[in-house]
This record gives sequence, structure tokens and C-alpha cells, in this order.
Amino acid sequence: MSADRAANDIAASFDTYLRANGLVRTAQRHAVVAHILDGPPHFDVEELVDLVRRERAGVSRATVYRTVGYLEKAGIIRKMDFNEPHAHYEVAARCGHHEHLVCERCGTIIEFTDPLLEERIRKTAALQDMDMTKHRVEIFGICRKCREKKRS
Amino acid sequence: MSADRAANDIAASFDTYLRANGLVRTAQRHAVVAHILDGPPHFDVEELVDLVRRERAGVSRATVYRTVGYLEKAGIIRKMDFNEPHAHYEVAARCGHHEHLVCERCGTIIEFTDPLLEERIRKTAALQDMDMTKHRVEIFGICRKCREKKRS
DNA sequence: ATCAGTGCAAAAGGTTTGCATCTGA
DNA sequence: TCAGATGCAAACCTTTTGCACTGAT
Repeated sequence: MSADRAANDIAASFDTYLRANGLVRTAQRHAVVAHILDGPPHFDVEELVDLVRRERAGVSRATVYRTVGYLEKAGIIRKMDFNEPHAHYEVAARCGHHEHLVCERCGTIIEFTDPLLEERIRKTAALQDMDMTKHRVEIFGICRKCREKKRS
Repeated sequence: MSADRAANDIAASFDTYLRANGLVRTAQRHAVVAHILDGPPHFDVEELVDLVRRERAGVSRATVYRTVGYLEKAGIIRKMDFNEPHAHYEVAARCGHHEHLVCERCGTIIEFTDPLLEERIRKTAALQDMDMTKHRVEIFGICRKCREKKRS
């Protein structure tokens, strides 16, 4: 299926990144990438460590952190900030570019895209004479479910 | 002048917040607020500690952190994320709501507002049936100065 | 064989907390 | 007076790093 195809492409592009930077393709790095690609759309490092260790005990936190760092530099994942002490990541290639709504009560994350909003952002960067490398839109609030819960 | 006026208003609103929450207006808290209001538009806690201590030695980091926490809850300052390990803050009431452009090379922060962008964000929240409490737009890139520097 | 990668544990950096003491209302 | 605030230092949590050992090419 196409999901596997995309995952393969991503894994391959990481291999390319590694080779291009004189880095080595190790079993640990492969395991980390595999678990990211077939895990949930958003993750943090601790979850990833658990996930990887479930199948291959003894992978060190340090290696996971280091691999995540490379994946970020390679542009394969991107770091997000949800106002928590630890970083969250998502697979950049998955579903293309999008922004986030975060429920402050239950932590649910809703993704959305909005071409008009994107255009405004591009325009703003251009106006300020800035070469945009990336951007981020986060909307915080209370989702409907939580509003209803409160009522009861 | 009007800046002093605004600062007084903010200080007063913090006093109100304190009273409303059964908290006490201490000299330390006053010093922290005063320095925020007459310091730079963006700051981090470490800078604030230095600033406060310059005039009143021995104010503890803990107290500054605690006070900053209250100021955030009171809605007087807001936390920002510039992809650095420590938090940055800005005075919410100053200049009204705005978003940020951050140069990844020199760290310069440019503020901007865009009503169309704000409207898009409001619409999105409404569409997803979310009661928006706050939002954030950050654009990262390379500013013109840094682009020119690179050339030389 | 070589040089990068790994695991471990320690260090680091930002932030929070427990507790004895002090203080504003 | 006395709940709440402070200062100090220790604790915490996430992330990074030094180093001896392991492993890929």
C-alpha cells in the first residue's frame, strides 16, 4: 500500500542523509526511524524510547536523542512546541504541511491546513524581507468535548 | 507620559490579580513587575533576575520564577517559544496582539500584526468548534542583514 | 584496521519544590 | 497574629556529553 511506499521513501531519504554526511546506517538508527514511521503522527522522545525498547531492549536514550536530532536536521521530522517541558515531533512528509489546534484541557491535537493563512504568512515574510525557512501556527483553546464535559 | 500611565495600569492590574487570589503584594513582586515594565519588550527569566538584583541584591531566582508564573496566569505577560532551551516572555498589553518573525542566524525578533491572518485563525478555531484562548504564529528565516553578511 | 556509533552514567541547564524563616495585612 | 512569601539548596526533568567499548565498512 501507499503508506508503506511513503515510509520506504522516507527511510531511504534518511539513509541518503546519513551517507551524505559521512554517517553510518546502524541497526539502532534503523529501528528508531522504523518506529517513528509506523508510530503515531505525533510523538515525544520518551514515547519513542519505550517503543523502540519494546522490540529491542537496551537501545539507549542517548542514541534515540541523537538519531532524532539527525532526523530533524535531515528535515524528516519537525519539532513542535505544545507548551510542555519536553519536545514533541511529527513526521514532516506525512500529510504535507499543516498547523495545529491544541486543546488545553485534554491535550487533543487537531491538524488543519489553510492556504489563505499560508499565503498571508508568505506575504508577511516577504514584506519584512526575510527568507522564510519555516513557520508555525498554533491555536490553543478548549475543544467541544471538554466544554460539554464541564457542563455535567 | 502615556508609557508610565500604561505601566501603572498594568502594575495595578497585577495588584488586583493578587488580591483576587488571596496573594500578597510584596516588595519583591513589585520589583519584578517594575523591571519587566520598564525593561526590554522581550525577556527571559535569567535577564530579569540580573535586572532585579542590580538594584536589590538577594532576590532569589525562585521568587522571580514564581512571580513570572503569576504574571503569566494573570495574563500580563505571555510565554513565547523561540526554539531555545529557556522560555522567553513579553508584556501582553504592550502594543496589543502581534506575531513574530525570528531570524535564525542573528536571533533578531521582528513583530508584526496582520488582521487578515488573525481573521483566518479565528475562523479556523470556529470551524473546528474550539473556544480559542490564545494563538501563536512564528515565522523563522534569515533576515536581510544576515543574507548580506553571508555574501561578504 | 579504522573511525564512527553505542551505552552508560554523569553533567548540564532550566525550572520547581521542601522547608525553616521572615513579613505584610 | 498568622497565612502566605521568601531564600536557599536540593530536587526534577529533559537533553547533552565524555569516555571506554562495540561495530560497520
